[in-house]
Amino acid sequence: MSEIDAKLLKPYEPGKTEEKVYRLWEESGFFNPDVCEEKGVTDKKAGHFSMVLPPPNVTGRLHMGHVLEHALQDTIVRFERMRGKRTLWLPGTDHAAIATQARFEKDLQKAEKKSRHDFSREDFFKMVSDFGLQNQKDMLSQMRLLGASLDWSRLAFTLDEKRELAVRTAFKKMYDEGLIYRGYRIVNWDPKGQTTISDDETVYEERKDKFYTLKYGPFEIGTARPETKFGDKYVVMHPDDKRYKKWKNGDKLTVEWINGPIEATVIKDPMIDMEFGTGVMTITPWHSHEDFALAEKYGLDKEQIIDKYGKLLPVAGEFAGMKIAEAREKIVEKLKNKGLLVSVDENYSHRVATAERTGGLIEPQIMEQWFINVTKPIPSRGNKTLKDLMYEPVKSGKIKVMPERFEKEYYHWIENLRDWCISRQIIYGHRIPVWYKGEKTRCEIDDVNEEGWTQDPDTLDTWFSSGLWTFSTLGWPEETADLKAYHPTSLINPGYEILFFWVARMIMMSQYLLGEIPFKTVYMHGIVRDSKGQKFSKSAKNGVEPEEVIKQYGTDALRMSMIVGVGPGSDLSFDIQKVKAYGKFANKMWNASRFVLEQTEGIDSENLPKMDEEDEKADEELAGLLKEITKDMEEYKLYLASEKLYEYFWHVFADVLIERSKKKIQEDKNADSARALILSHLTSLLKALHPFMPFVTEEIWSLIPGSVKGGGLPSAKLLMVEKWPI
RNA sequence: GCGCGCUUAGCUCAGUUGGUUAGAGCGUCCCGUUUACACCGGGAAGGUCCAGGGUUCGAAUCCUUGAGCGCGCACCA
Repeated sequence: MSEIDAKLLKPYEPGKTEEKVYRLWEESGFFNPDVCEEKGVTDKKAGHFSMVLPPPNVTGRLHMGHVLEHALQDTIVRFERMRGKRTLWLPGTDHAAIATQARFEKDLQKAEKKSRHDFSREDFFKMVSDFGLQNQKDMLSQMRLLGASLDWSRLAFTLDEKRELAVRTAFKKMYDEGLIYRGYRIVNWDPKGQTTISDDETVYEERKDKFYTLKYGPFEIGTARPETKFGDKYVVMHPDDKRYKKWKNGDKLTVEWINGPIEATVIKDPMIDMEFGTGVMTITPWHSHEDFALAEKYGLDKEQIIDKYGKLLPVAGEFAGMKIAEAREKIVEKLKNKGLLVSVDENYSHRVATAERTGGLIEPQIMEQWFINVTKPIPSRGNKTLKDLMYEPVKSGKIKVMPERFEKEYYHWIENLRDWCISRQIIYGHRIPVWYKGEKTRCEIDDVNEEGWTQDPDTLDTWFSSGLWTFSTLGWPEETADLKAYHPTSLINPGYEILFFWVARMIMMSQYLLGEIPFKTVYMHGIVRDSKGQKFSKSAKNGVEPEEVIKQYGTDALRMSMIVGVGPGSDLSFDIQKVKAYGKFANKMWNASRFVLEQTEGIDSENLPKMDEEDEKADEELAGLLKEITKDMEEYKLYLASEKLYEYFWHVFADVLIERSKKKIQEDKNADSARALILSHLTSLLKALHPFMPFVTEEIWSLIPGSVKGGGLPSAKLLMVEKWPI
């Protein structure tokens, strides 16, 4: 044992171990369930466990949030693999369309003072794509650093060839069935990013603005946006409002307005809140979702006031061509001079929509865009709507959501859901598979290369391709063996902030395209914050690089710090002290193992000595604990299982049982019993701890003589494919 | 406005279906170089479990009211 001693005599050094151990795992091929079966590690009749990695955006590098996600998932996957299930954890990355292009454009502007308009579409696409793929490469090596036992042979990318096929197949099916349509509707236009975004990509910000009350003929109306009011020719009030009893729906009157007289029409609609302001408002259907809805309801005229760049159009008269901010004060000045300004409330606080990625102020516009209809009955799905298809599996319990409280948010979201705008005016992404020639339109899976046909210039919302992820990664639309074996997947583990973006869309797409759920359980995790509870962000410069922490304390320690005591859905504050503590734990395991191995040299595990009464009792106690832990793991309560293992290893095994064994061995009283106990404890605990702290446990395992590990399969010398100890 | 979550030791948080003196890590104090480990061991201090009311033999845990903080959603011009 002299060679082993030399290594064991020093404290545990994760830096010298982890890379080497990962290479061993990877070379073994056991990340791939096919290899596990070939080599007899997994029984042919074994049950399946499958999960896709939520594909990180190729916008940069992995951060602490990804570490949390990888730690949780790898722990679960290693557990299931050790239990003998046919286990697939499928890796991939997300092209993330707007996010990646926006990041790239920002860098490009900074470095070269150039924009997308300085390049051809093809060249620009290539540049963003190269940027994304370089990031992807970095991220994949970071995943290895985290010990992720992902099956690299099945690596996928949302914008690779196979996924392109899936996207186009899905698009065409939805198009042919009338679920995808093109039309003029009001959308969220981001003037800064020069693209539309979906409702979910808007972020509301509380802001203080001036609120103006204006004279509109015999009425007084309120607005925070006088610059949109030029064309307002409908004045709306509640049908029950006694103050305006003398006005009837459809009444016409001429009012003096910003640029002269205007013919106004009275509309009576219960959407008006009588309590707010004067109970009267004018509407701007082109630039407000609510006004648009009203205009649709009564078939009213709609007129564009502001262009795509946030500048006023000719309808604004003398203000035409001005930017919104510049025009507002001037318009108010004019109103004042005309005696139309009644009052100004300087302290009006309201919420304005901004674009999640660019921060731009959203300007609603009516534009021709592509949408997914969420309320149309689908004949091929029993006349259910996409809303129904999203709602039902969760409501019925076919899909379990953890923690449960997110179910309510989910239902609520579905209830308020409008048609999903899926077209984007950016270059990086899946181009819409529709071609035009004059008045003719074709949707095709393969490129149309015929004379005169041109493809729609827009690209798809990135979440369209992510929505297909659970099955596009398994080969769909082809009927592959993987698809049959691993879909529906067992589990999905996203952050709760993408419940609507991603989880809902996956359920929708899978239910519609495959007629089955995408996963059985959704385990949502929280956000990793800094030690003060603030969100990590570039601007706050409070980021902590995972690599730095790993270099200092090891991956095992970092992983444990993110798992112990962190329940599903709860945020956690990153705490370097906690990492340090689990680094010490790794060392503790290392040292305890040294002692056990020294004391049990030459013992044959096939013929373990008989244990005395108290040792046998300890042995049973551990068996009981392992049973409990197994149950916790099955319920994905890793935060409990990990804490119990930590507690037991340190404060029972090391503090009590090893200390007791010293005495027995020293006094040579039941010494063999003691040896048997500490050896079997060590091997069981290493196995149970392996999913959580894979590196140190694997390294220790490699130092245990083969005779102790027992017969087993010659290929199964690695702890990662040992049998779970129960 | 509707809905949800959190509030437990100085700090960060556990506490699974209500059950004996409420736990962990870090921090603080005292002691200890016992041959696995000073990245250690032994011990100690430290909590009205946000507040009030209720259910119960028994509540941090269930119900109710309130406060503070946070989050999701919503058409208040």
